Amino acid sequence: MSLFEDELHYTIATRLEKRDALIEAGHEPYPYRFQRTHYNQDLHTQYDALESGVETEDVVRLAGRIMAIRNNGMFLDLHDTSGKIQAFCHKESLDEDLLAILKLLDVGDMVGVEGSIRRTPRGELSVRVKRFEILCKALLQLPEKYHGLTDVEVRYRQRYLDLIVNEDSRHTLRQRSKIVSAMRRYLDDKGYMEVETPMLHPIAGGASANPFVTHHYSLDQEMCLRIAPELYLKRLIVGGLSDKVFEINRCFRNEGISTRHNPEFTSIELYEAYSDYNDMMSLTETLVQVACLAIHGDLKVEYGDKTLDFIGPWKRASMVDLVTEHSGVDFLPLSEEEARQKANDLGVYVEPTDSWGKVVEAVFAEKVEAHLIQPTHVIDLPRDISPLSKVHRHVARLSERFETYINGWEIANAFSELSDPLDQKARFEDQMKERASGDSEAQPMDEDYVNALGYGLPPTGGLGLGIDRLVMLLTNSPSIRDVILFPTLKVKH
RNA sequence: GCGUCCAUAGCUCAGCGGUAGAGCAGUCCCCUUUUAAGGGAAAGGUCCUGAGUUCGAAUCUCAGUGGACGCACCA
Repeated sequence: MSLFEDELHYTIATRLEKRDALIEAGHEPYPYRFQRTHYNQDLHTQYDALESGVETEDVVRLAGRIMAIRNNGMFLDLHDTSGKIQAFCHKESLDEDLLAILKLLDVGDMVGVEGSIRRTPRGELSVRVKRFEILCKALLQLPEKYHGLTDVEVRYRQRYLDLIVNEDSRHTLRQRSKIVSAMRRYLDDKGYMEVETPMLHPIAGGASANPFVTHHYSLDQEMCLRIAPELYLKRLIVGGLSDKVFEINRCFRNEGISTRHNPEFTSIELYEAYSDYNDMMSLTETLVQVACLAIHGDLKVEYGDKTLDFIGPWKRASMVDLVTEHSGVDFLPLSEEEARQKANDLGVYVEPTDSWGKVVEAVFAEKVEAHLIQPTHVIDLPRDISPLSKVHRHVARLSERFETYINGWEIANAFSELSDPLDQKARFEDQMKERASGDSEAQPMDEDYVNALGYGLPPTGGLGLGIDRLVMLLTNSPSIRDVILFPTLKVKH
């Protein structure tokens, strides 16, 4: 239903008539404020012991949305953000003029009520309404109360409607907020400094992904929406703004949409000087645990038909060992050419130009990922697919990088940050070669970043953690769109 | 980008070649201790859009639009 039709729906026309009738009777349908004394949930807590059939003299003022009307207006279900309470509008408790206005109320309207607390003989805590005022006349009809709104397209396009009607959606999205706030509070308490780095980047660096490209008119310059804040955050470590910085915000990647991908998604990225990737592993566990405890009070959660156990320490295994375990092939000693051949033998498609690391990654994705249900740190990723991380301190082919997997999904990615400016320059140059040979996601050279390293980045551990996926896992949500307030959708014509 | 499925009243759904149905919501009437309140009456539709097949299309075919899921890409 829409207010932008040539001919308004008959239910809208009816409500417009009621709106006019309210004005006629001297009731402003869109007033400015209402002083309330309680949230509904406060009353349920406060009057928990009140016995059925008991009337009190305690006067309260409540405000909320009418979600149901029964018995010709005698009973209203009044919902506020905390919960529901029944408003009891007995004709003997209301003046004539208010009784007349009662007929002009609809499900969906916002009202403020004043009255005394009572519990009905059937046990429903209620407010016996002595006075009420309309706080907002709703013109559009809400979806049916019993089945609610199930059309996922409408739920995503008109999230406000979904939130009004579906308790589950409200719950999940509120839990998201609690999760983010708990992690932020933890980092704050531990002395990490929250910062905001640019969202508009001249060069989209810090990850391998396709950016959204836009244009700044007065600078007459191409800009990208950031794909990761990484390179700016490490510049702050170089500058010594703080030895511990973090940013919780959006990244944008111009790639496919799925139940686990939204073009804009939220990550927490943090960098800590004088630390390495081992420290980041512990921190990853702690952050996920903090998030989990914030909404569950427990470290085991149900996701679909699985139980995820976040109690630490989590399993740690190197990527090549996991590949060996699940494919029977040890790629570590193989040449690039042998690796490609073995991948093909395993039925894993690889490009003839793929590097050793890309081959290992491809086999890992195909053979291992789906098995990593319980939290697992996959450590020591190939060096050639990790252009921003330090070379492994013992194995030259590997890097000090790990990805954390839960339920088969990558949740976190972290490294001992590469601090050697000459090595970094060489890595970017390798990436540029891959870019030239057709890999649009290879990372572009960022000369200023290399120069920043030239002034000195201390040993630093860095971590990126995908908030949306974590929230999915912790709230048992099957789609990333369920945990994003306004997921990206195609415009409907 | 590819494949499969979905789109009918405000909402939730049935109907699947023979002129459009239910429940809930809305309207009117009855009912002032109900809570998916109840009883009665009337109303409400470009069956997503366009083309085709057919005597006849919500129904079959093709194309388009939007969505869901899977694959690819990726986090």
